[in-house]
Amino acid sequence: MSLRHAVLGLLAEQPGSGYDLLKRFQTVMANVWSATQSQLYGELGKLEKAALIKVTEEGPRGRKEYEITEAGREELRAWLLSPNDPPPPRSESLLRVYFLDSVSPEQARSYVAGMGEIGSRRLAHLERLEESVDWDLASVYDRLALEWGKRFSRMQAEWAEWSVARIAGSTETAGDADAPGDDRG
Amino acid sequence: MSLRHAVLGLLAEQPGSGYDLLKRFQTVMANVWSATQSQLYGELGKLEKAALIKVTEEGPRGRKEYEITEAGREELRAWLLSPNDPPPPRSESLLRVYFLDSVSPEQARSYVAGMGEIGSRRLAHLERLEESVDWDLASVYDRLALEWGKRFSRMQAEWAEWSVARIAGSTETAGDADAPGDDRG
DNA sequence: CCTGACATGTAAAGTGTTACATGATTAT
DNA sequence: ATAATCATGTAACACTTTACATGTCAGG
Repeated sequence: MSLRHAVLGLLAEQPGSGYDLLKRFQTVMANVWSATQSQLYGELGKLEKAALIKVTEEGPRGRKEYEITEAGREELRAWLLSPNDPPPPRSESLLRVYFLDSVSPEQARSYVAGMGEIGSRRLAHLERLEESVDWDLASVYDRLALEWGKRFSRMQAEWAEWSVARIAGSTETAGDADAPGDDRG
Repeated sequence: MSLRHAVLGLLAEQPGSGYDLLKRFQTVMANVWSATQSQLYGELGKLEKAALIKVTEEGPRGRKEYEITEAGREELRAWLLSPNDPPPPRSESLLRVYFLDSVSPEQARSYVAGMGEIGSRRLAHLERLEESVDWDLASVYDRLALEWGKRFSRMQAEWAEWSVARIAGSTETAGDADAPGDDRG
């Protein structure tokens, strides 16, 4: 039930409407957790019924401004400190890597290289983001999360480079795809 | 629809029953994709109806041995080469990091350190696994996937170490939780 | 005989995505 | 006027988890 806590966390920082929250999910939270509009309004309804948040004012166009309640803050803290085990990993990209045997080495290399490019682009994007943020105003934790993203992206780019070199059927020196006796690094 | 392709991929390597596949999901695939027994049998039924796999023999206890069909192999190859964009990231761990403001620095540090430990343990586990595998028999791609896991785990451990040092409220020199003027590194 | 591993299946509840549906307000 | 943005909500479908339900076979 993480969506619930993502919403509580955002409202703990500052009150806002569903529409406001949606924008935050699409920007700041995009690298960490995502939610669709559908999901969000549904969850806000449930949270209000559970008295973890409440409507503080109704504006134009039916706008409802939500605020976290004390019960909501407690729920958030409890969740933050509950050491529940990480969910089973599920990476479609890596799943593909596992089965790359079914296509040609050229196609495999191309796929892995694509993963690397995604990583590089993501890294570049985060670096731009990093420069544009005023870190004196942000919380330390925002910075830590950003750093995680940067390291993750860099890791993927480097892994891809390392991997491409290990896939037989060389592209650089066409024709001499040799079979090295030593596969272990 | 990745479960479908995970099953096809496994059956492309070798035929087997639902029970056999389940064990493979719980071991080799555990770091990449997971599936429950329920899901698996349901998917096998759908795949058979779609003629992407077929039953080759029925053994004792109602055992059905499945084999991938040519249509199944084509489906698998098509999926491997389709460059669909990565799904929105969703990390409960990182989500917590984002909201760590709501708890004390000590608790925050402890949480981040816990993430680091998970990474370290995971890395150690994969290194043990790496030694136990006969890489001459495995495909290159198994090796690449393992390497990804190792790099990911290492990254998380290193990130946690870096992060713990950045969270105010030092534990080493008890009592002097000062406010340094420079938060940027 | 009885336990453990083998073996398959269904049902219910929770979570997420896509599409549909509606309407108000602001700026050009 | 009219387009863009603001603003909320529902419905249908897909995927995952947990729990229930059943039965066979091999070994001690």
